[in-house]
Amino acid sequence: MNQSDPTPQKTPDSGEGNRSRDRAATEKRILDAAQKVLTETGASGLGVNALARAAGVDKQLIYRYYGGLDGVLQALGERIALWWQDRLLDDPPISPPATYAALIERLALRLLHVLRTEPLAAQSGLWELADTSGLVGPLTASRARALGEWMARTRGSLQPPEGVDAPAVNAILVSAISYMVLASRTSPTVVGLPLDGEAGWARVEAATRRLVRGVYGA
Amino acid sequence: MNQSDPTPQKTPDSGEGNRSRDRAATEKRILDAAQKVLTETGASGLGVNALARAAGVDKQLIYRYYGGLDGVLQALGERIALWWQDRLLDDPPISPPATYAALIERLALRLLHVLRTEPLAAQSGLWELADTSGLVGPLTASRARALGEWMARTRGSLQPPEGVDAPAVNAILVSAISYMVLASRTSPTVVGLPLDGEAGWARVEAATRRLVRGVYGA
DNA sequence: TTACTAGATCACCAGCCGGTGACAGGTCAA
DNA sequence: TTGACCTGTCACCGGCTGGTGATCTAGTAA
Repeated sequence: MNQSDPTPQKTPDSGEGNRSRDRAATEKRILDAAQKVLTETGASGLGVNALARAAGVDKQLIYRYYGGLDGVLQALGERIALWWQDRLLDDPPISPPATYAALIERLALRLLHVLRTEPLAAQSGLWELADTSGLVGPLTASRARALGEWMARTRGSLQPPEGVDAPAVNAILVSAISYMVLASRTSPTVVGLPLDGEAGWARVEAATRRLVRGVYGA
Repeated sequence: MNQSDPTPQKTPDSGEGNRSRDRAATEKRILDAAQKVLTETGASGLGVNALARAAGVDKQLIYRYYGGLDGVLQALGERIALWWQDRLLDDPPISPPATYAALIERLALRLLHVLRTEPLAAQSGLWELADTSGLVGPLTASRARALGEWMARTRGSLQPPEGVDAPAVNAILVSAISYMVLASRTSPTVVGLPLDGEAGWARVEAATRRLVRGVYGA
C-alpha cells in the first residue's frame, strides 16, 4: 500500500460549491441522468461510471442510495410505470364513443400519438423487448394494466361483436403500432412503408381505422 | 516494464494439434460464433474478446480476416440476408392463391411461422430495432426485399380492392407479427394476450385471418 | 466550543476491453 | 536447402469498468 500520493495540493475548496448536500435532489439527479442516458444512448452504455458522469455525481452515491445499478433501474421502472398511468388515464375523459369500433379506434390512435411524441415511452418499449435479465418485467405489466384501466373507464358498457376475438385483435393492433414507432426510429421505411414524415403516419392511421371497422363493423 | 515472465515453459506442442490451419474454416468458426453469441447473449456482450473466446480462436485472427468487429458484423449481415431469401423464396411454390385476401393471409401466416421457428430471424429483427450506429441497415433492406420478391412471385396478377391502402395495411400486419414474436420471447403475455403456448398463437392466427378478410373482403 | 451525523469526495483495486507487434511453425515453390 | 508466405499464438499496452474503504466537510444539536 504505497499510495504515497505525491500531490496533496487539495485545491482547497476552489469555488465550485456545487455539492448540494441534499439527498433527495441527488437521488433525482441520478434518476434523471439514467433516463436521459437510456433514451439517448440506449440500453448499452449505461454503466455505473457513465451514469455517475452523466449525473455529475460521485458513483459511490449510486451505491449508497440505490445499492447499485439494478436499484437505479428498478426505481426508474417505477417512475415510468407511474408516468404511463398519467399519460393514458389523464386522457380527456369526455365523450364516450358510440360503438366498440370507435372505442378501439380511439385507443389505437391515442397510443400511436403517445408513443410518437414521448421518446421515453418508445424507449421503454424497446427496453422490454431486449430485456435479458427480467429487470423490466414489472414495467411491462404496468403498461398493460394502464391500457386495461383506460379501456375499462372509457368503454362504458360497449361490447365487441359476437364471434370476434377482441383481445387478440386488439393485441395485434397495439403490437403493430408499437413496432412501427420503434422501427421508424432507426429506419426511414418500415416494411416498405415510408415513415419518416407525417404523410406515412397518416396512411397508418387511415389503415388502422379501416382494419378496425373491418373487424368490428362500421 | 517488469514483464520478466517467470514461466517460459512453452508446453512444446503438447498434443492439442487443434490449430486447423484452414483459413476458410476459421472464418466460418468466427461467423458461427458471432451468430450464436448474438442470438443467445444479445447485441451487447458481443466484443472482440468475447467473440474470440466463443469461437475458440485468437482475437488477432478476427482483425486479420475481418478487419475488426465491424467486418464480422457486415459479413454476418450478408449471411442473414441470403438466409432470408432462402426461407421465403423456397416456400412451396404451389397453388397460387385465389384472392388478394388469401395471398396476404398466406404471407402473414408464413412470416409468423418463420419468425417463431427460427430464433435467428427474430433476433435479427430485434437487432434492427435496437440498432444505434446503423451497422444493420443493409440487413433490414434485404428482408424487405425478400418479402417483396415473395409477393411478386406469388401474387400473379392479383390486385388489392380499390380504395384500400394495401401497403399500409400489409405493413401493419407484418409489424404486428414481428412485435408479438419478439415480445413473446421475454414475456409470457403480450398486451394482455397469453402467448406462451400454442393456443395463444392460434388465436393470433385466427384474428389475423379475420382482419385480412375484413379489409380485403371475404 | 464541541461532538456527532450524513452527504460528498477521493484513492485505489482487480479485471476486462479493444487493439498491436512480434514470433513460432507449417507449407510450398524455386 | 533456402526463403517467402501463411496460419496461428503470445505478450503486452493504455484505458476504462464495476466496486470498496477511508477520508473530508457542511450542518446540527448539546
